[in-house]
Amino acid sequence: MSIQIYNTLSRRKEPLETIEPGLVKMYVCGVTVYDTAHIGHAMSAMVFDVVRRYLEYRGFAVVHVVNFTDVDDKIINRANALGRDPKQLAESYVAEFLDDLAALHVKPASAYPRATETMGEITQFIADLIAKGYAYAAEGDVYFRVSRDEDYGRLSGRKLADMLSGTRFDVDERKESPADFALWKAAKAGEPSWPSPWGEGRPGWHIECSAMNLKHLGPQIDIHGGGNDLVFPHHENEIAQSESLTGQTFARIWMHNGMLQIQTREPDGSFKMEKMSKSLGNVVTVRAFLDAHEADTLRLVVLSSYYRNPLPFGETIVADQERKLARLRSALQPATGAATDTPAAASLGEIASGARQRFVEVMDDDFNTAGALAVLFELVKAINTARDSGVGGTPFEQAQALLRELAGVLGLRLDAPTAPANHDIAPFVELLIELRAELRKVKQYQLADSVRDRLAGLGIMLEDGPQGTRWKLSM
RNA sequence: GGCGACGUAGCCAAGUGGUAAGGCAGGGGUCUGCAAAAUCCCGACCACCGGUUCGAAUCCGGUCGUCGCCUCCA
Repeated sequence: MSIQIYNTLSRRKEPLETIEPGLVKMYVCGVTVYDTAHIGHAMSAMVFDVVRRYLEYRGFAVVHVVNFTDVDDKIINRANALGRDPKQLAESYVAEFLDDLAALHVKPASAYPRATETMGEITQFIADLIAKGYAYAAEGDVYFRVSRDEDYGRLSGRKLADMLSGTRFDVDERKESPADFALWKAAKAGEPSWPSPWGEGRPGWHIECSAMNLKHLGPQIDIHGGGNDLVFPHHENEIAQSESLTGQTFARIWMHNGMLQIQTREPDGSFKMEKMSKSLGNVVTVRAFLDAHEADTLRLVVLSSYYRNPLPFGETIVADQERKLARLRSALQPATGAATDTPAAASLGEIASGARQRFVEVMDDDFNTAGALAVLFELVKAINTARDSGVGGTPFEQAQALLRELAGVLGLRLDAPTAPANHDIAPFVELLIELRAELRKVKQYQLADSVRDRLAGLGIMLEDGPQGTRWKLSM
């Protein structure tokens, strides 16, 4: 059974057949670095992080390239408003985003090319398109000649005639057709610019991705990813540019993640979805999220849903995922018994081996992470039941190791939350637990409960079990 | 207006022909001095209306609704 992936181009699931056996070349559109990253950016990064991790789990080597658009109108405007250098400003957001990704446990991509570091390849690409008749220069600008590309529109399902009949194109007399798009923009005063055969200027938005793909991955790649808001025009234009230049199929599979939606509760108790946007004032930055929650929590929000669907995000959803996370962790508590050859131990072993198989089955089906989580929770229940039945030793530890392994494929850490002071407070907490145990022994329950309650007030949870009292930090 | 996606229990969500996974929340047990954790039990006429079929959440048509794109956007 092979891995099936939904291809936006064909609008159905297709088996992954790589260009080179055992190697997946994957390019994912990154962000335009003009502001602090929000959880929508994080969602997209996490989706493709899971794709990458799973492909690696299934034995593929993955070359994973993510770009940064670091020259763009919004960056220039922002830099002017702040009185800063656009390139420096962009790099500071790049650094911030890379920190965010690390905090989110997203594996670093194989390369993070910037548009400004790809100028030579970009201008060469454009020159070659002109030479082939797919582009033309006009007053320092260069435009892609859409009419030359017979199958333009096949990714987004648009027909050129339909688009031209629309009224939303700016009329620009320098263009041969309103549908033509800019490959190169002549420099305006005060803007960053680079030399080119057409004069000083900067690249259009779409060309950088085509040029970076060619530079870092070659003329053909296996997977091209990004948010579904990029299908048109960005990815459509990438196909037009790349395939016009090379004459080869550009990307075999186009994967698009759905958009994160903010879920809010109405006064009448019902729920409503809205787009995250500055004008609505509902933007949640990665940093703001991580100040209040764990990375695994956001990971679970993303994993809970099919990546192609809109992803609801809100307070109730986050709270749910936090409790789910606690439940996943519950299975990692140590064994309380040591039985290794009881029926309960055998049963745990059976469930564990079945879990690995079903995990692969559901993930093979277009990365069904919600189904994969269900497998994890079945394993959690089996582990906890086994613990309650006194199972311990190797069978128990192997089941836990499997849970960690599969969770790891999804990018979940499952470490216990740690406070900076964790180490320092441990002896004191343990001292209090010992004293409380003495109090319980002599049935001084009011005092014992007071110790527990007051520790709870400090964020330390006590749980009495057959093996004594455990403690953990509550977040 | 054009293109596309989606509508499954209070919430999130899997399931694409044979009478509905999983999680959270809620209710009830077990365990516990109590609590917490764990564990057991309890919940759905699959938006609506037609059609195809022995049989549909699952296929087809229509209606309503939500969302995305068509301008920068993960």
